[in-house]
Amino acid sequence: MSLFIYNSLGRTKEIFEPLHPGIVTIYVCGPTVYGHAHLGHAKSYVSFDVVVRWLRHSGYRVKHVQNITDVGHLTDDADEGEDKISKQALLEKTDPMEISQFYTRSFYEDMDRLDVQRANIAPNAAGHIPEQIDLIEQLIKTGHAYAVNGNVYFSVESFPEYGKLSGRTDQDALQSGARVEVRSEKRHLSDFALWKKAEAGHLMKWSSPWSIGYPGWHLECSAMSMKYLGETIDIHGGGMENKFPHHDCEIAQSESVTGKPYVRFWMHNNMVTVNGVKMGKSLKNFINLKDLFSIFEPMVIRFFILQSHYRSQLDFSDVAIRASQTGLEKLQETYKRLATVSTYSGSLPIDESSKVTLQTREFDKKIKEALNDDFNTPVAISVIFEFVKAINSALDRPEGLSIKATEEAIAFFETYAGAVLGILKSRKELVNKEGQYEGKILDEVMNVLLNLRAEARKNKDFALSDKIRDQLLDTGIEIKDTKEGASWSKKSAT
RNA sequence: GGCGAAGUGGCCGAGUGGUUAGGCAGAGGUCUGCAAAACCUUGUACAGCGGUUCGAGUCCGCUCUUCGCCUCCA
Repeated sequence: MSLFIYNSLGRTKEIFEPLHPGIVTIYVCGPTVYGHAHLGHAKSYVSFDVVVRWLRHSGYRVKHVQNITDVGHLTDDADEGEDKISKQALLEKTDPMEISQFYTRSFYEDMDRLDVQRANIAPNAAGHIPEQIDLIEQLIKTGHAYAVNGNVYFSVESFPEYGKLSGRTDQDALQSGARVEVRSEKRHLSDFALWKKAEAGHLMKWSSPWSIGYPGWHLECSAMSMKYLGETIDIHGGGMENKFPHHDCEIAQSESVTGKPYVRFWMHNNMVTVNGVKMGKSLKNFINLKDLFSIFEPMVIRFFILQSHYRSQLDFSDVAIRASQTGLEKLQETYKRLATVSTYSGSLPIDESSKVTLQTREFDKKIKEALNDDFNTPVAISVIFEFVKAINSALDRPEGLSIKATEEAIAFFETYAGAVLGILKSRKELVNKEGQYEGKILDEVMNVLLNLRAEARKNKDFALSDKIRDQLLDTGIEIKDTKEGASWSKKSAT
């Protein structure tokens, strides 16, 4: 079964084959670290996390690079404005480096909680100034760039394909309605900065052959991608808003120097919106992840994100996340039920051959098809729900599920919900059996209570048994009476 | 002005020519001492108007609406 990926360059789904058999090189645009991560970051990085996990599951060795942008780029315009990391440093009365390191740590904290696997290499822009200067020198040497007054610009006229990714190929036609100020030192209005001379008071600056200054904001990705992954990479991921100009500029810089395709597959994930409007750092409407995690478990957020496709917009709302939370709990309860039943021996021995089996292979086929179709996680999740229904249905029957079917179902969960999608809590967390998780004492206490309640029910003292159930519910513990006996679980705080 | 995406049942959200997406919420039922959970049953959905086709949510045209990019942004 082939993997199809939607390639933004060409706007069609294409069969994915890596350049070098068995090895996939992927670069994903990372965050600029001057503030805490928000839901938009979560959507992007959770989406690409599943891309990487699915590629790995499919047998590829994946080399995943994600940059950390810690060079202060500008707050408003490509040519004017303040460096945003410096701005935050002044605001917090500290050094820019402290800002970038503080928010880098914060970023990883949040991503770890979302169970986003870390990139193999996470280079930072400030640590790769020589590589960026080197790239500029090559561009000047080959006639693609020119220096003026300590600034260096890329000449878009030297690269006829400029704008091929976004479809903005006619540079002269673009200028009429554009909001960019005319800057006389540029040869063409669309030329973009590779190196900027530092203005007085600019904090983050380095020496270069042209001036004491700092690199242009498109340069780091080209320099670091080519350094760690080679001149042509398989996949470059990022947010849709970066298609133009960022990714088009990256293509221009890189291909001008190498004469080779820079990226084979461009993948762009869509935005998170709030009330239909894009959530952005510069707009004041972003949902901070740390705030969100105080209301919803990170895994609920991850599940919520994966219930829509990465190329679709995702509208944030409280009710939508709550609906996801309930759905995720149902899914996990079924896994828990499977894990419980696998260790449970019923009172009546039933012949294995008379027990219920499952069409696990059919579900396996369907979920593979979904994931191979441009990482269609919402369909993959719908397959899991269909499987959940089949499992519960089988478990509800008096014969019960066969040992083989139970094992296959557990493996299915652990592979797809667990390893690939990352939406499954470990058995350790879910199953409240003695010795299988840290809260052993709580387990023992609960066993005492459940036994007392079972005894009361046996004696038809329902007043007592209901009192135990109701009071436990008040403390956030829910009791369910199942065929396998009573079980308990902690209800979510919400 | 240019480039691009999208409008699906109460809500979220898949689906690109012909069989039920899925989840949440709602209704009825089974099970249960009662609940909860689970299971079963249940919903005149595809912005509007034309067109192509034996057949369209799915293709084409027009209209309306929304959103993204063109300035930092996942």
